[in-house]
Amino acid sequence: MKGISIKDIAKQAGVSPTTVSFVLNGKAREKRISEQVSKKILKLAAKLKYKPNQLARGLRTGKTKTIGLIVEDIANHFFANVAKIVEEEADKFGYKVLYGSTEDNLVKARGLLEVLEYRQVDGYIITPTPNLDKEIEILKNSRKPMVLMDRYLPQIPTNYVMVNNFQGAYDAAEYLLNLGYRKIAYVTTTSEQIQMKERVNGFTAAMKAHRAPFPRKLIKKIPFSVTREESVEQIMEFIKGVPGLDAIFFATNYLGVYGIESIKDLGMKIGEDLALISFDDHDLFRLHTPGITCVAQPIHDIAHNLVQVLMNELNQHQHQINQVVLPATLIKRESCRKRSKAEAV
Amino acid sequence: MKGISIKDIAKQAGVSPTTVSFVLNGKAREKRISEQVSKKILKLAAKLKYKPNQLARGLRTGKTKTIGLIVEDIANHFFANVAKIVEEEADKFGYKVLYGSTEDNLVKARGLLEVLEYRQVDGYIITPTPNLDKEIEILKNSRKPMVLMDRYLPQIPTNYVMVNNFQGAYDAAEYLLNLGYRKIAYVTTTSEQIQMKERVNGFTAAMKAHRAPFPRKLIKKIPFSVTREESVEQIMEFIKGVPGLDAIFFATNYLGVYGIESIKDLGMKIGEDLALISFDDHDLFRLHTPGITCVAQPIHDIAHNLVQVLMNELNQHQHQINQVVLPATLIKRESCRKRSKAEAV
DNA sequence: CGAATGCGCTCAAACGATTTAGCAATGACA
DNA sequence: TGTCATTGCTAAATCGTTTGAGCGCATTCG
Repeated sequence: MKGISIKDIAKQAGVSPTTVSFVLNGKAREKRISEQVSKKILKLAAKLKYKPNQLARGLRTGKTKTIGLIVEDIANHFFANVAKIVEEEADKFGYKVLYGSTEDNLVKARGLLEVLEYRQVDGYIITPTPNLDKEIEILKNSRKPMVLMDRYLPQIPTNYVMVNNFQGAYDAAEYLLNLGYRKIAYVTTTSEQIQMKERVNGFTAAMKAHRAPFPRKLIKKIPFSVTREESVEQIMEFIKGVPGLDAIFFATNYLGVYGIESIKDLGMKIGEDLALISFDDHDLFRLHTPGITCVAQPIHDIAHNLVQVLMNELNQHQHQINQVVLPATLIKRESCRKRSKAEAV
Repeated sequence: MKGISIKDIAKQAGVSPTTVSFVLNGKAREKRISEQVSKKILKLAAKLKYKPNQLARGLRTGKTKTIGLIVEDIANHFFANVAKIVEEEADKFGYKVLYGSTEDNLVKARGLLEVLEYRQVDGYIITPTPNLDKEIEILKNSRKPMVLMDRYLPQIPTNYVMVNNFQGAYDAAEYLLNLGYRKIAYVTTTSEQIQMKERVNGFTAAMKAHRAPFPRKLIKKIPFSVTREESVEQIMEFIKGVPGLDAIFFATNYLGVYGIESIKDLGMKIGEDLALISFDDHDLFRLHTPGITCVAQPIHDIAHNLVQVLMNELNQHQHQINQVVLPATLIKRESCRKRSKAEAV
């Protein structure tokens, strides 16, 4: 079942393949092909349902009109939604998306980059794993169009699109403090990646600005690789170990989900016994009873900017670096309430 | 920044490109290339980090080692998880995945199929939209490896992998009946697609088998295109309009989510005032208070089988049709409870 | 009248791999 | 000595497209 090629059209139209190519690429004017011939070719192409072979075209032009999208986990609410919009936006420019999940694993990320290179993608949108610096540097030096998402590598100046992690966490902490909460815990991953650092920094800064104590022991770190069950267990232990805990902040959406589970398992009531805020929004947070207050990322904007920045590089070969930082939004729900003077110790 | 080609290796090794190709494709033995030359070429390839250009290879061989995955919505929990595992499984066979979301829209689906054809994908995994019959038929007739998911087209015999919708819905209904619920409503989409029909059929069959009345007015249909807000509104009206309603079944995960919202907005208590079961599992269902009983699809199995079936077609050109139906699992949580004799009217 | 220009199109190379057919050298055998 | 098979490799075609160079003809200009 072979497809129709440019040669078939040329034969039927009684012209050369070159002419067909010119017409079909909209260069009829430029290449001075007569109206007559042009029309005949266009009609034939439509009639035969000609579909240019992208492999041949790519081989010749060096462009595949494909971008590679490397996310942490396509099953994660945040990444799945970004992926969906990236696909839609890329489509507007005639680009298709090849994607892959790293699970935050260096080896997987390397594998994905290699495959994408094999496939000759024109550009990359990458959620870097820890220690991916060397590979990113190579990509950068070979002048491949590329933009990082969700985090960046401080040692390597590159394009990136991110949420303002510092501000998001700052706002969350400030909000809790203004409601009257004082003893606030912070649960995060062990990751040393920049987005996590900035969240802690923002949070810490707000606490400092409000002269609230924020000792080390109020921070709990859980490795990404720990299972759900074990994470829930660890969070429960942690909560039990902090007497008089007011409120708790989770630095990622999946930790927030674990957190809800932990608090439930402890028999405590969210919003009453313990206030809760999580980074990232989620259906679960919206519909939970009580609703979970969260720091939402502007998913649509992030995806839109990712594609925009990549397209700029792709089309204009501009080599000015684009670093986009978008504001986070605090969505207030019932998991945090104004504390009465009596409650506040 | 051009890559290393087979010619570069040939030149450096002092042999012809043909020889290099033979060696690199593991045909050294078969083509009687000497150990000496073989080793030299392999070493050089490794040293130069040779990466075969998949475009050129694809152009020549007609195989791109790429499969197209068409889902309803990559941001939906079910499809995102299937997509993730499809990607992992395909990778084991050296295949990459190009994906796209249809939003259950015929025009979008057609567009995706066209793009995938342009891109010369070797095979397709398709979640068909309504009225996609013609396109599927064409694909089938052109003997493209293909497997449908989540639903199939009854008029066209093709490969497919699905959950047992009839049994899943049957089990749910039977479970509710055994708990003592009698007046059970059913909320579904207006879609006439087979998976939806089978769910209604399974549900109806269980009601019949247990001699429970199940009049038309207990079924509420909501179009896919209706917004979340409007859907919630409609579900609320529906519930208010059925006096003495015991329990309610939602035929998809997003409807289940809307249902939770509706019942909450009505000020009713799930599990107490009204029992609830939804098709598909979801973090929200697991962590909701009370937990939501649901009919879970075996996501890992589905994805695994999808790739397996496709690979069979791809590799062996077997043209025996494969139709895989996997069991659904009823996950019991607190949204349905045993009713006391007193409660049951 | 001869050269220059414009017009409308075609030739052929190129992209980087795979693959079919075949060539030169060697050895075996009658 | 001549034939044939085997060994170890290569030449060249091919996939379908793009693209720089160029060709033959008609018209225009000095």
